[in-house]
Amino acid sequence: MTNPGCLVTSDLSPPSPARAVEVDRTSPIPLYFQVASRLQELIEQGEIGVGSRIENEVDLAERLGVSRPTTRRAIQYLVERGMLVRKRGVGTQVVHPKVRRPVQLTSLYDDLSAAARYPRTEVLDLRVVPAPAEVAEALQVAPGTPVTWFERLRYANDEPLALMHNAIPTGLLTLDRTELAKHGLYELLRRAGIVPQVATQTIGARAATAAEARVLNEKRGASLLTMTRTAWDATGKALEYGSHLYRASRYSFELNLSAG
Amino acid sequence: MTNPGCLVTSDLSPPSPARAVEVDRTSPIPLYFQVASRLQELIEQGEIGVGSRIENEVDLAERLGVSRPTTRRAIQYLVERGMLVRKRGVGTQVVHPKVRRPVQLTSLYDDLSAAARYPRTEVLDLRVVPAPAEVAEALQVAPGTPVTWFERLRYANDEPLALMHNAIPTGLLTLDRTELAKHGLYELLRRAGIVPQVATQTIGARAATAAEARVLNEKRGASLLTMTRTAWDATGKALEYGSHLYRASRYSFELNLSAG
DNA sequence: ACCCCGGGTTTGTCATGACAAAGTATTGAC
DNA sequence: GTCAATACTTTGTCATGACAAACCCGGGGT
Repeated sequence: MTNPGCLVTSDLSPPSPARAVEVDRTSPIPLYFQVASRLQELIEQGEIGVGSRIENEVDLAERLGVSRPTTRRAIQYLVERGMLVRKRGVGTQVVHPKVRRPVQLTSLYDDLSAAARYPRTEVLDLRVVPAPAEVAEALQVAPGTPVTWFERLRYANDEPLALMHNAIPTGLLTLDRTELAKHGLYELLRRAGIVPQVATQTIGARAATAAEARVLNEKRGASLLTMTRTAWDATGKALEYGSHLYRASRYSFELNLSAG
Repeated sequence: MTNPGCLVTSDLSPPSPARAVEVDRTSPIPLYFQVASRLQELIEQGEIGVGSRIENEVDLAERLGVSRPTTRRAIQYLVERGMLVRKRGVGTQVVHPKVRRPVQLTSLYDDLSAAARYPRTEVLDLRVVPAPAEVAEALQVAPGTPVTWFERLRYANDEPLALMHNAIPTGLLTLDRTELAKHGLYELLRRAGIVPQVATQTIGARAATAAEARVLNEKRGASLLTMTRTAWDATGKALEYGSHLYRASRYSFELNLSAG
């Protein structure tokens, strides 16, 4: 049943070339990660066809010259990322590419800049104010504590798209208008070594007020998407509160959910 | 440094009672899961204070009478769920409760029943039709393939809340109106052993048409939240396509995102 | 023809032992 | 007193070995 030099035991895909599949024990990169990367590469390049079965753990481990736990961990890593599915007594299969688990916090960072929609940001306001009740609760500080508050208008393709209000704790990061106009907030945070780990968002909708409609170039009463978000780092420290308005005619949220 | 009978080595929280912390080796429940559940319980009950450090792996393993890999796996399980944070050379800490990774793939009905909002469902339509282009693409079948199509109106507290259109592949499950009126779609799927694993959703907003407004008891032009979703099982088979309308005045989406 | 049972395959769980790497605290020299 | 080197603690990685549980398939009995 073993098939030396070939990672797959499939009768669907043609036999893979007998490439060298080996690990580098002098590398500081963990063995399990080397194995996982190699497998992922093969899958993404389509060398292991969708639906075909991977070689079983024991044989794979022996052939690569690593222990079974290491192999297991590599496979587990890809299972958690949604690339593989395992069934006891059956084997490990490559799942359909549609079912890949996505990164979830990155999808909503600066979705525009990634989509080549020529984003532009106008900073309408930027100052330090005492936190209003809602902001204070979200950021877990006492009401009235100074926070950095700013308001931005984001364009895409030279059309207004979103009106964004944000608050961050003072001391976390000092922002200036030109930086804020040139980069997304999350990019600036990351650059300062601040890594948002978890966020809760609430997405709703309502009609635009006259003032909002004017700024966003919509008619009064037009549908707007509302989004409020609070982000925390790994230790639970609140990093950011945001209350945003999007033109429903030009924007929608796309989410990828996964169970488990 | 060890503190027998007490899971925490914290100088912040009062010493926990010396409760029996043991595992049941006769149980079919895996040991690592027993340990993880026990830890989770202690954390959720606040017996292990936020920010305090857990006893280290080696000692904990010895005291529970299990091996270190088993203990590690239990802790890892909670780390992946966002309850614990580990740092090499430091230890394992309990993170702020706000930073908990939630279950993400739930249905509206589940949400409502959990919130005790007295959900009720009216089945407006249920039949097998040839798949229109949009549905066919989402479910990955040829256009015109028969699919089960149904339309439901969901109430909460005796008020209309959402108008839901769904399509599922025929052969997956035979639905009947009374079952569909009594239970959520996802509950029926689960009961048939069908487990949605991944889903993509698009959330937007638009104004209600006259017909939609009438059904949902809104004024014409009122803001509605739109949500379209496709769900797949672990092997990448499409399970469900849904196109839903929610009254923005009564409903919003709450999401929990996490990086990693 | 159908059903049950057993053997083979494959993943799931667990123990033991060992060393490496990172972070913290202590100690020593200047 | 301050700074750097060292020791210690704690998690990270990896190997080996063993048994259990679930699944698939084919053979034999009814």
